[in-house]
Amino acid sequence: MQGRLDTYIETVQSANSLDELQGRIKDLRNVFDVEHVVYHSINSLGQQYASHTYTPEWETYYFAENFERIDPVVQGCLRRFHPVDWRRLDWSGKAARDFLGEAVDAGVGHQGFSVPIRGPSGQFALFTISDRRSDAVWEKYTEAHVRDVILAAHFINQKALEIERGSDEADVAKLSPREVDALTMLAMGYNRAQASESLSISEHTLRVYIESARSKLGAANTTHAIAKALTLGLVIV
Amino acid sequence: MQGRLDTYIETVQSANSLDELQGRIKDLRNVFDVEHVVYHSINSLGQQYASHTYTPEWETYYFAENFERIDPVVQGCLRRFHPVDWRRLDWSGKAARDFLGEAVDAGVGHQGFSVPIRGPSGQFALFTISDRRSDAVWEKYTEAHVRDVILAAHFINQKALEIERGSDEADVAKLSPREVDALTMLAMGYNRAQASESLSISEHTLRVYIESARSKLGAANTTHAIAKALTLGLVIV
DNA sequence: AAAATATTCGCCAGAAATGGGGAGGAGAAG
DNA sequence: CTTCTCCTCCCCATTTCTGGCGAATATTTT
Repeated sequence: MQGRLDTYIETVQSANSLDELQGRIKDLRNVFDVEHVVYHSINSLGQQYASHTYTPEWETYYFAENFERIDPVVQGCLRRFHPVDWRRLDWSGKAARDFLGEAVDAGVGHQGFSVPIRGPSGQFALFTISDRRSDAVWEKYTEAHVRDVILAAHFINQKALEIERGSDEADVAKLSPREVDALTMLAMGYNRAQASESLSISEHTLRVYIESARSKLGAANTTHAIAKALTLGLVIV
Repeated sequence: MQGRLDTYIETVQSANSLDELQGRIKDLRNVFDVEHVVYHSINSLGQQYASHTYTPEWETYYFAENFERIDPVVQGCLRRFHPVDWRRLDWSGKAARDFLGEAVDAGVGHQGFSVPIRGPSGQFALFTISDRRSDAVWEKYTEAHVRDVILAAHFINQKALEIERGSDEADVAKLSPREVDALTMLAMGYNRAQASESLSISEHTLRVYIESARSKLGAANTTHAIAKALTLGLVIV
């Protein structure tokens, strides 16, 4: 397995297009010896990318119904850091149960193991392996392969990001220190009066920073600027 | 190395306090055979945690001077997904060069390899190994150990998160679908008129959602609510 | 079946943010 | 040494947001 994964990662790194990457992702079924493999990148709602071994109908339906909003796998992984077995997710709630029914009907395996991956600029993706092994067997299997799955997820996501934007580094607008300060205060819930006091500057000066940050970020208003700065990692709150 | 790392990860997972974790992190010097090892978690500006093998004086100084804002290692990793060699970072700019000088004087190795790690709720951390090997040797060394470093970073961060908040899962407020819609529109830069039109509801109804979301999130104002929702992963823009 | 949420609608007045002007000094990069 | 970005301060008119009042139906959970 170790050797196969090493070889596999090399083939992933040699991919040059999303089509090739998609092929590599499907190859993973053999490497990991599971029924299904999924790489699902979720950025803006509605701007998702998925490469998987499910039916195309399921993908279409899933996206059309915005299932990412109720899918406990997505929702659970959004709140977690470590890979998680599907059985440990929260399947209570009508929407989740209904979704599960439809998913199983569509051929999605009842066992699954998903790893959340996060990149810069708020990027989020899921890497999943799914199968129909029994509970006991699946548990042993996943325990034995956590690290391999983590590494596969990492390198696939790296490649996806690289293909998408040409390099590892995102070239985003740069904000001056004071602009960062200003946006940070606002993101913490301060209004302009409080923020300017915290920074020991006049309220007018604060506004200049907010203004310039907004224009640098191409934001329509302050809230938009905060949202952009946060997702771009320019401001940490 | 493979075997040693496996054993090491088990010892990391058995740590029950930050002190123990700190011990495990220092042990990594032997596992990886490098001079310095650093785990640096950056959440709010000013709420950082670091566990490392540098001098306590350097840590104090670093935090006091807010060096995370100019440190090219931090800034570079904030924009990257894949581990990066320090030499490939952007050291131009007076602030960065001055910082480098002070760092080297403080005993920080001139070679370094850092991996960015991101968790839920906007959590961000860096795992770094640093040494004084020559360029050529260091390059070969890091190439050979990327995967080990990635895994070490992952499990250390997992443990740090677990110790910090008791479990892998963050238990955050849940928003209703419409509340998410409302905040999403605002985060995209729409004002209330545009947002309510997009959602085909009255402006007043929109306000109700914003209000309830704000109270659920314990936010002081709309901007604060957006910021919280974004960093908590409740809203994806 | 009862309780709790979620979704939807309206009006008004005061508070806050925005847009568009203008201007000087300090420091860094080329 | 010139150019550029950064930091700092000020006014006014208009738009937008916030807070506080109240209320009905539908869906989900307990």
